[in-house]
Amino acid sequence: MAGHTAGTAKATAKEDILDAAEALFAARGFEGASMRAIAEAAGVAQALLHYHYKTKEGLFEAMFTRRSGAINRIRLARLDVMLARGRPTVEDIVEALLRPTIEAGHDPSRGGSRFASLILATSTAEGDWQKGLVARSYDSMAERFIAALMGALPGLGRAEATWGYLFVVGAALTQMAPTGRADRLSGGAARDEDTDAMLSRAVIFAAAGLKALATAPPDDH
Amino acid sequence: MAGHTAGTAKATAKEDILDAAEALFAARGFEGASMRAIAEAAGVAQALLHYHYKTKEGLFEAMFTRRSGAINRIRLARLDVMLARGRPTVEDIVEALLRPTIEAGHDPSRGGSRFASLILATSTAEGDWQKGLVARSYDSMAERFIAALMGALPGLGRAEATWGYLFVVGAALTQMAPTGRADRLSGGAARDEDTDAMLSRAVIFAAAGLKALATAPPDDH
DNA sequence: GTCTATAGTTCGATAGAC
DNA sequence: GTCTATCGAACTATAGAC
Repeated sequence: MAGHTAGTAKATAKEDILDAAEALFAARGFEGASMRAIAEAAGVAQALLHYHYKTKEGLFEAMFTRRSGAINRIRLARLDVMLARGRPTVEDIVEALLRPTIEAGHDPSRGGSRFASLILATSTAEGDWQKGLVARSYDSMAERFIAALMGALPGLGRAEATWGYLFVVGAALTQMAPTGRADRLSGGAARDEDTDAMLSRAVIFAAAGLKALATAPPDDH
Repeated sequence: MAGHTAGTAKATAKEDILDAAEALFAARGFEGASMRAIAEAAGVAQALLHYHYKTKEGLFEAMFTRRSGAINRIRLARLDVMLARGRPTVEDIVEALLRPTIEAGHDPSRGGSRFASLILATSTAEGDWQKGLVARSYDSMAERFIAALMGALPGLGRAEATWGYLFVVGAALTQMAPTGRADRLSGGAARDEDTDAMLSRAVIFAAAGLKALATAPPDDH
């Protein structure tokens, strides 16, 4: 049991750096978060970041894949359990898709993770390496959920399932980062911080939207 | 008619700077786009940016409010027309909310605007001035559309209407920037660049989701 | 209104001691 | 594996000529 302890290892400097990087990249973006600031937040020298991760891009990629991998493993495990038990409902599939990201945001290792906004920023970045990172991190998981949606909704075509998947993810991800907008626009009736209330609405909204896409006419002129 | 010509004025250096700033801020983010790069893209000296807009923040704010103001004027004009004619459908309201942003993205003044991703990045930025900018730019428009949704859907409460509005905007905005994901995930059945096809699906998806929120139980434990 | 030139700061990355 | 010290480049912003 010596050496690389599996599972819940004691926090190493290497992990501390990833935690600090995630918090700062999420808050300030790739260019806005400096290696200096990350090193200071992690409590280590700046040179140590380059020793472990070589470049700033390398650090970003390591931070991104650690979290996205953890989230996707939970997603797919839940999906596999549901598929093994029978035909899951659309609501079940959407819940399995969305809740793991919220739970990752409550990660006890750091307060107030905002990984959701990091995904959005990385998806729309101009750099090819960032789009490639998103593709490598999420595409295979996304394909399995799109297939599951088509299985749960006869009549849902490939294009509609893809758009539906992207709508669902976009609707929820944009609400996971606390922007304070829900509180303000609702006059206090909705609260940004109440991610459970948000998620229960998102599941209702998304499931109904997906069902409508399954029955809508193929249209296009 | 001399002096400040209203309407479609000939492109001035001041406007050229805003065009270049919008393209670069959208592509690289606030920190990632440098004043040097913006000046070069606009074909003017860097000092001219500071002469017209004082600071980088000032330039960003001028760029942001120009586009958001133009979009919101169209949105509210369409909403007013619909309300004057009678009780608009949910589909009509969603269409009036979403289409102006897509049309702004096709702005002939520049190729391939990606203002949608700029809104997302600005909404989730950590800086208070950016969140404040989003609030000043969008809150009053959003309140009017939320009220219109509640008018079109009896049974839709304030909290549900607010979450629903935010879901609709989040679902559509995340698909307006061409990420290439729809093409890849659908095997070519859906195409990122076909924003009209995306929007027609978004309207179906969003209207059904909003209707479901209007009839769902109040839940919360 | 637009330019050149530059001051002063911060950045990513590396060298080299321990 | 972790540190201090530093290099060279890029950054925002300003001064001052035209």
